[in-house]
Amino acid sequence: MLWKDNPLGLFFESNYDQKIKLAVFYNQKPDIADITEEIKYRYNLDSDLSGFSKTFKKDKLLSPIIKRWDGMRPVAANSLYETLIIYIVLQNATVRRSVQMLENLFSNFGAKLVFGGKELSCFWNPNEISKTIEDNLRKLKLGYRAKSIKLISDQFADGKIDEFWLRKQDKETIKKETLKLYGVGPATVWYLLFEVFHFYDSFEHISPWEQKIFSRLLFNKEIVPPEKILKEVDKRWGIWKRLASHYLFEDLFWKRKNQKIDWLEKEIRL
DNA sequence: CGGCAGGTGCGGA
DNA sequence: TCCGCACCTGCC
Repeated sequence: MLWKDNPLGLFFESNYDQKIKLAVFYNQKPDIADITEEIKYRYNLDSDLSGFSKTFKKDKLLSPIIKRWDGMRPVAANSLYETLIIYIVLQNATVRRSVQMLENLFSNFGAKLVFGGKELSCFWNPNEISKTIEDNLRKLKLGYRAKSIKLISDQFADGKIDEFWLRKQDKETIKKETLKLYGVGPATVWYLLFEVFHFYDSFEHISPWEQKIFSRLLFNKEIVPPEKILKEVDKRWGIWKRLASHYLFEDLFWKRKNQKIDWLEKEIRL
């Protein structure tokens, strides 16, 4: 974690007694209360999901999933800027390419942190990319995304975006403000609203790969129009529709680890 | 070698 | 407001 320009190594432990133990490795000692508060927000620890669990305890699709994952919530371990970088390298690319792009960025602008027997990559300060030119980014195989990453880094470096102010705004304001960022469109905005800003009903856009999966899960068909899917999730889960979908997806990919799901395998390209 | 992938910005209707 | 298209790169 890069917190206030201070690279930190975080080590989480859970012993299932409803508590999480966090060890912080550092060169320069950070303010622990400060970090605790930030971690609480990023990992969405104070969110009360009992309403969701109770409402859908008997839901045909959700009940077994809630049983298995009760309390699961969306999390963005990274800052808004870092999350945006991740979303941008995911755009229009296979997983392998996204990983390659991010690794290239890490080795050029980030740092390797060694702590607790691990070596992990750390994000960079937006300044680092703001100082460079787009062409240098293109050399890192970012393709046309180089422009988005450069412009977004500029905006963060110039202090034009205030993540902590945004966290206190309503959905429409956040949507409006983040859409101003170059390279951020509908798909990215809806992920942000859910994962970074914790709006459990934010579900107004479906990307092609999600469309295929929802078509199977909800209609048992190969492909169903996006509008029909959006209507269906709203009808089934109302104000919890995005969270409900998250439970479905997480459970599906968890199942995939143990058993082969033929129709899904076809869709996954590494 | 053309098509396409976990989208988006842009120009024109 | 809606639609078609180009766009980096790498894999199929």
